[in-house]
Amino acid sequence: MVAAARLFADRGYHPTAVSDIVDSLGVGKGVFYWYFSSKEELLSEILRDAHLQLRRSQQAAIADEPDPVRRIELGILASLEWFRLHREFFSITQFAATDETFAPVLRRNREVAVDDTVRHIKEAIVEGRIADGEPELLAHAILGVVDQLTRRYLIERDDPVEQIAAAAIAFCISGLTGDAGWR
Amino acid sequence: MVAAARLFADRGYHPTAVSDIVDSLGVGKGVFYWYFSSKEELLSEILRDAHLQLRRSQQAAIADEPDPVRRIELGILASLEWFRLHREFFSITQFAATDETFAPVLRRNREVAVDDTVRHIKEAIVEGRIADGEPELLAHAILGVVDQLTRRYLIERDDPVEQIAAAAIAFCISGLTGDAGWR
DNA sequence: ATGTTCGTTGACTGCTCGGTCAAGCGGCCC
DNA sequence: GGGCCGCTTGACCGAGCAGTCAACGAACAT
Repeated sequence: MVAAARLFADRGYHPTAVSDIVDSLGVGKGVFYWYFSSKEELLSEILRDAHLQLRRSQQAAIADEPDPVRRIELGILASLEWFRLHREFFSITQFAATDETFAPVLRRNREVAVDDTVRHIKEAIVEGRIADGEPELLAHAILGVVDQLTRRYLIERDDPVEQIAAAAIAFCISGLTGDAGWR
Repeated sequence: MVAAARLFADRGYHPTAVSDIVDSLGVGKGVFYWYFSSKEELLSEILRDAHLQLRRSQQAAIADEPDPVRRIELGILASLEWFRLHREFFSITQFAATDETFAPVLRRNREVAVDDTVRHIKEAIVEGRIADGEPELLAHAILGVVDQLTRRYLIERDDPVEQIAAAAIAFCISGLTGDAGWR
């Protein structure tokens, strides 16, 4: 799965042949079909796994931080750090979102990420820490900022995570604090 | 190009055969290669064209609005409206960004979009309308919000543009007004 | 030594697809 | 009418790919 993820990220899913994957590992093709029933299943597995890893990182970073706003900040930081360490998953995920075969898995993954964030946002609104707004929409906005800054500054370039994280957090928290969201 | 864009959006670039495109138009395959030298060139052409159209919409919306902050708001609104009318380009663009063959074109397109936004941001900073920050990073953050909200609320669902635009604008302007960006 | 099982191999198959090209066709000029 | 030319056709080719399978072998039990 690690080798396949690297190849998918470099050359794309369709252009990467199963024989490329097994050749890069020096094994025969049969061993691939011993463990996976198809190339599609492999990618689904990679996507599921990546999502689990990212979520685990986020939850570990948040731990039992009581402040919901701080949890959002820590979640953003953890996401950026994880993507930095696992660049390959970024373009794989982006491709998968465009393929109807994988889009459902991706949508579910993103829904989970949104739900996690929504929980913090709702709590922060109740506590009066941020302006009242549509939590789901705000969560999507945050994901959008994180995605875009990851692509530009952590993947295409290689800027220090801390700086990007600080900027992303400042932008998002200001966006939340202001009068964002509709009702 | 219109027919191809629709097919690429529905089934993806690689799974769509040139014969699918010509069949859907009821013409022979040769006519395709009379106008395009390859399938790759077709997609590049579609991407270039989409980018030009979007940019034209944005500039028409902005016209000669003197207030830079208002220009940003109008740009966001115009982008959302354009994507709503041309959903198919959204997933095509997203796919193209993952393929090294097309990524350079996409990166240039995005660079242009960022530059446009950066100009307004710089002006707004000079006028003291928004907080001092790294303009390029802020522009990327705005693009990220627009992209994500487009995907979720205009493409997957079909919510009214005005509401989404209002929320996107509120989030982004608050993000800019706050102390976002690093130096 | 023989048999059995788990894991592995890689040539092979059937199919799809991008791209080619010889042939056809209709309009237009001489 | 005859010849030319811009445009079109779709059968065809070669390449590449996902997935199969008969054969192999190493470890282990008997």
